[in-house]
Amino acid sequence: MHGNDRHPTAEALFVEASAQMPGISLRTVYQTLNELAEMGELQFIEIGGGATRFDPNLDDHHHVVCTDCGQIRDVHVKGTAALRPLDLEDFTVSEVGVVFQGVCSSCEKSRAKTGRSPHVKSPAPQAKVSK
Amino acid sequence: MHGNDRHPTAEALFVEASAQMPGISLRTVYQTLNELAEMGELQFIEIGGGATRFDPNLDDHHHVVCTDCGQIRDVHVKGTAALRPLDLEDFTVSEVGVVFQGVCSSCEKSRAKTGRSPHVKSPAPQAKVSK
DNA sequence: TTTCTTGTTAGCACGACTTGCAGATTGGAA
DNA sequence: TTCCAATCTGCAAGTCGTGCTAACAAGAAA
Repeated sequence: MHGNDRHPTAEALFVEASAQMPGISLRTVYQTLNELAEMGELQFIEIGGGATRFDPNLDDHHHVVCTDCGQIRDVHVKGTAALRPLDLEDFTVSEVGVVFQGVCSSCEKSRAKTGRSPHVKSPAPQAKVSK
Repeated sequence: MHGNDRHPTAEALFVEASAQMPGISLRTVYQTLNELAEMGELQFIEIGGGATRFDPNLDDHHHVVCTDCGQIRDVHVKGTAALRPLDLEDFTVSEVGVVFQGVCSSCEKSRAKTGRSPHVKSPAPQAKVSK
């Protein structure tokens, strides 16, 4: 269930779990995910788009988001140690998260075809699938 | 209405707006915010915690989140240009967002008093105010 | 002045996501 | 077999945000 790196939503995991354990409820999926997160076996990631996503990768890594299709990918980043917050005295920083926004190659290609502007501000996370 | 740097939620802005324009509806606040964002007058920021927050600061800046109280603060960061995503060929990065997680001075103080662990994983964004 | 048009606002309802709760089920211990 | 605790399920409800439409206001045209 947690061998994937696609940052699934609870809904997606529910579908996957249902395939393996027919009859499992969405409630149980949420509960299990919360427990795993509490145990430190996975992380929540919230990068817009409504649904919380889950990340079983506990490395020191960051994320890349395609603003077109909403795909999230893990990425290791060089240079985070050199990040210096200015004018920030009364704050103890414990973690740094870096999110790169951009366009993945496949969206880039379809953009080239349709000739769309490459500077749309995060439309994908807003896009909701209506029944 | 938009002279503040506290990254208010729509709800908070609604309260503020209501004080100045009694009878205004939450619907109108959302609509206005969306229009302003479309016009590029403000940004949405989504750093967990459910509600989308709004940021009238359009500078090249980043955010600091207190994992205790959920407070979000603007911060200018030195060194973002040096950030290098590794193993990321087929992706065109257009923006980099940095989020520092930590504890603000006032939460630090109350932690010292209550003797709580300083390594709670983002409890605040999950905390919801129930009526 | 009245009518029409256009844009804005309000209110309701709804959808998506998530969680609380209470009852049902299951598995192990006594 | 009975009891108990843990887990699961289904439903209801809460939060956040949006779609739709009627009401309203302001300005233009008749």
